[in-house]
Amino acid sequence: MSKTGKAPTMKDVAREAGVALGTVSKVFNDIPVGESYRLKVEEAARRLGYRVNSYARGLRADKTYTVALILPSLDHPFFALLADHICVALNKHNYRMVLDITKSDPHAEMRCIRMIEQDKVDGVIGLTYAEDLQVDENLPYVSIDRFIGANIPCVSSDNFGGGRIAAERLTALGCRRPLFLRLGSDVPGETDKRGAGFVTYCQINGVDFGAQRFIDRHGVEPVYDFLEACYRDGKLDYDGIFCSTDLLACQVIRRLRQLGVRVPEDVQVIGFDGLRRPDTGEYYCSTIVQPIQQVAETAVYILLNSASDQFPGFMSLPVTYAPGGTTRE
Amino acid sequence: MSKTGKAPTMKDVAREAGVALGTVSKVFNDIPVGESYRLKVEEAARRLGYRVNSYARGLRADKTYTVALILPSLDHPFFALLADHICVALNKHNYRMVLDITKSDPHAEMRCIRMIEQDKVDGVIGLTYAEDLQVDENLPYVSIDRFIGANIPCVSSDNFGGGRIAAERLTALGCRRPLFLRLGSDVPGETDKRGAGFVTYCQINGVDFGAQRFIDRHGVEPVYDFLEACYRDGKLDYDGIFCSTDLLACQVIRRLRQLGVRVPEDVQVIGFDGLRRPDTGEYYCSTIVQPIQQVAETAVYILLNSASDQFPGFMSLPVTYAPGGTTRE
DNA sequence: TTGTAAGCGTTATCAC
DNA sequence: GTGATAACGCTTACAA
Repeated sequence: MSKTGKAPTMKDVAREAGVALGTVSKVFNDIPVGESYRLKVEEAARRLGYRVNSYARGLRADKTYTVALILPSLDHPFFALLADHICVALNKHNYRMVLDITKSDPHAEMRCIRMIEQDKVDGVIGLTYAEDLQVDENLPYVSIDRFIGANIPCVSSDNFGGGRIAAERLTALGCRRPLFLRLGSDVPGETDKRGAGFVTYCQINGVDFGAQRFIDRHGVEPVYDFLEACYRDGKLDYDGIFCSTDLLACQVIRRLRQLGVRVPEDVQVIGFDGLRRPDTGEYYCSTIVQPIQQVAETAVYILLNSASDQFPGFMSLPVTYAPGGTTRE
Repeated sequence: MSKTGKAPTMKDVAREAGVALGTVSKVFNDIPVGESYRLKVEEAARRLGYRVNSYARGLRADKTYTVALILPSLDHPFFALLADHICVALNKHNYRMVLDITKSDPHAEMRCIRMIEQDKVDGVIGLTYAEDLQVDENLPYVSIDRFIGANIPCVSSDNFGGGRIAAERLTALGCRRPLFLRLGSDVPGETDKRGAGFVTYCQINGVDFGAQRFIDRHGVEPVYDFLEACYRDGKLDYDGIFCSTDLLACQVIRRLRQLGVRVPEDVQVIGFDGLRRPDTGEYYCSTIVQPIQQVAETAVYILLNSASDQFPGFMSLPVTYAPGGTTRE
């Protein structure tokens, strides 16, 4: 009914209710108004199926209640979970989330930022790799897992602490010669600290250790080659491995078992992320669990309050260790 | 530089370039304009860092280049992958995607739709469960995996065909008494046809079969109970199982192995979805693979062209079978 | 308290 | 081709 194809406006509601335009506006902005008027307006609005036009409102108020999330992809449980929690957290604050996927391409990341500037969102949460990400000073921005600049807040898990815990667990569980293995992007990020934490613990405590870093662009083969090179006389040179991600840990474990190395009997392995199998909910391996939901909620909180308060430029959230069958607990 | 805190407008650009406001507008809308003017405008815009205000444009043009995606969650690889592909497909068409997560709550689904109507998006893609989803006639809507109404396009995989293929494969691989197991929502959806396809094939070909359906709200325990009830004298009553999802297949396989039933030696199992392990990229089990990317791209295509053309109310996309180690290939 | 009117930044319609 | 001017739907002083 009513003129289909054209949404009713405040003017229509005003006419229908027999009140002035401004009165209708006030009703929809919770500004006090005579009770009889309020009722007339609400009734008329319901009859007409009126909804506030958020574009007109956004134009006027220069506020859109929209936040953009920039992510490499959703094709990885960590990113997917992060997006899920960020979306829910934003909705809880009555914000909506627009998602931009970059496939880790720095060029795409820049394009996203440009698009977003034009799309007039209220803020951006980004997990990016571009070395020189230029983001408008006036656009609230929170970075995840990557420190971009002194005036841009960054939220991440306590990667350093996680590395330390991993080293500590491995040695506590009897490892005499643990190894750190890393497969990741070649652009520096917070996650690099996982190795730093591990190395630092070992050095402080006089633990003999190894550490190898590989670039994911080259694939996982170099890691396998390295493992084979460490495999002599029927045993590995190391009795414990801390992998920079659960995925890498899975791949390493797989390869070790192919080589005839038993996990966790001969070599204990700890990953990082705390991902769970979709079917059983179990961890893929013993792991340092990231507080994904907290990271999400913290990022949202900081973003939404970036105007009012001043936050530390960097927030690192506590991780926990969880046994997952690849250590001798 | 420039008056920070206030984005430059077309008026500013016009003044800076020494041309009329309308001319600036034309330049940014690719409407022919004198070459010298175009250059002056572009130069001025660059100097000022001008960007078109999409809210003002949206208000005027009643077009927002925004599409909403309604999904139960991202905490399942199928949904995450779907969202990923839909987002990429939309961006390719210069649309942006706002994501709404409902946690499968019909009430939340309705709230989403209401929000979206107010947010003036150009269209909606939804994977929902609400029984009586009321969606505005004027708002282009494409449903995924659920037929909502005659005038609402629905895109899904060929669930019926997938069920048929599963039955066919199992029998071709030597099963004499296959079983269909389903664990899912109690609201009817396209995915129910997986069982229908399986049953139909068996009946037509005179295959002795079983079929049991369970509601996911009750958890997976009832399925386990059923399996145990089927387990007598050291063997299962069935020699093949088609599960309605890969997840269920994994759980069933796990339980069977606990009972001492060997997979695929004693019982062959086929799942549905075509999910892959994040570490190795392998299928979790032998499975009917959904063409997720095609579903995504088709939904986007139909949505963006829903105004111009008339599409069939229902599109089902071809699935394929992939061995995954739980069948005797 | 209620009504009026002036924009917010853009696009589209016309005279020039 | 160019350049005033009137909408688009809403908010907010300000006047009544």
